[in-house]
Amino acid sequence: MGYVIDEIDQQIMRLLQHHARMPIVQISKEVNMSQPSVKERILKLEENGVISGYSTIYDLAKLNRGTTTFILLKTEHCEEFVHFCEQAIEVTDLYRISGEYNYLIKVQTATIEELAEFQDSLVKLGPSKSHISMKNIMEHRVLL
Amino acid sequence: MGYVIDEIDQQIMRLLQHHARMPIVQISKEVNMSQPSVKERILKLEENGVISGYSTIYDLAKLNRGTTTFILLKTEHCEEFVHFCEQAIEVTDLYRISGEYNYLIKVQTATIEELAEFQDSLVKLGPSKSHISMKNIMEHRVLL
DNA sequence: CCTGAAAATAGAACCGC
DNA sequence: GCGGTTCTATTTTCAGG
Repeated sequence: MGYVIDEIDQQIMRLLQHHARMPIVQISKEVNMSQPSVKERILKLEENGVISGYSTIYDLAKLNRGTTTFILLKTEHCEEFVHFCEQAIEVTDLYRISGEYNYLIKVQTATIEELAEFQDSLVKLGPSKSHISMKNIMEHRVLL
Repeated sequence: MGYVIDEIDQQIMRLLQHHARMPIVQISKEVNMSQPSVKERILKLEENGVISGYSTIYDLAKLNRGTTTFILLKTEHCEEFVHFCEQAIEVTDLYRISGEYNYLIKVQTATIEELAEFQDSLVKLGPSKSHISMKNIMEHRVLL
């Protein structure tokens, strides 16, 4: 194996983490290195799969999806459930988990009423347990 | 309120969602619109806070953080717990939730052994319940 | 890993609907 | 208000060392 991420790579990665559209010139200034060198480092991080993509973060409240809920669900119809989640716009995250429940999903709805409707569509698939987020304190942090 | 996101904005947002570094020229070709117009639309989405940022996605396995676990925790020392999470590199997400438990955190560790160590550092803060992710089927999806 | 050129992209000013 | 065209500045890419 062995892709070595050195201190400069980490600096670059910390900058890119929350500023994915930052121009390479600016990154190169911050890490005191020439543009082509920084570009090559980023390219290698991409090629090695350390960087797996660049995403845009949307304010879900502005998209009428401001209510975050985590739902644990136990089902015997796994394929059906996964397929259901893939075409349900409310579901943003889906994990196969260990323990009493099969799956954990993260759901974004406009309101609690809409959440209730979503839960209704879930009951036929199996028992579930919901935890509404009252505050999203931290999200998507990888590096300090 | 009232920021109207039309069909073209949505097209742009769908493109940017998973390709945040895509050049504006390329976006403008895909949506059949001039470069400055696309740029202005993106600027407005940023100004209105619909776009709240651009982030880089890292392969956590490549960073020796490939084990994903969700931990529900009940504590009476909220401030202390939040502060603990903020300085704990393992914690990537932190939510204040309703229900039997106070908080839900997402934790990324190298191995299950490391997870156990992390859990040890948590016991003094209150009772908790862990769900290890055996498969991350979907993450961070907002738009279809 | 750096420098220096050419090429591509982004940004600004202005025009028309 | 919205989008298009042109021109300029910046950034990226590609030589070569």
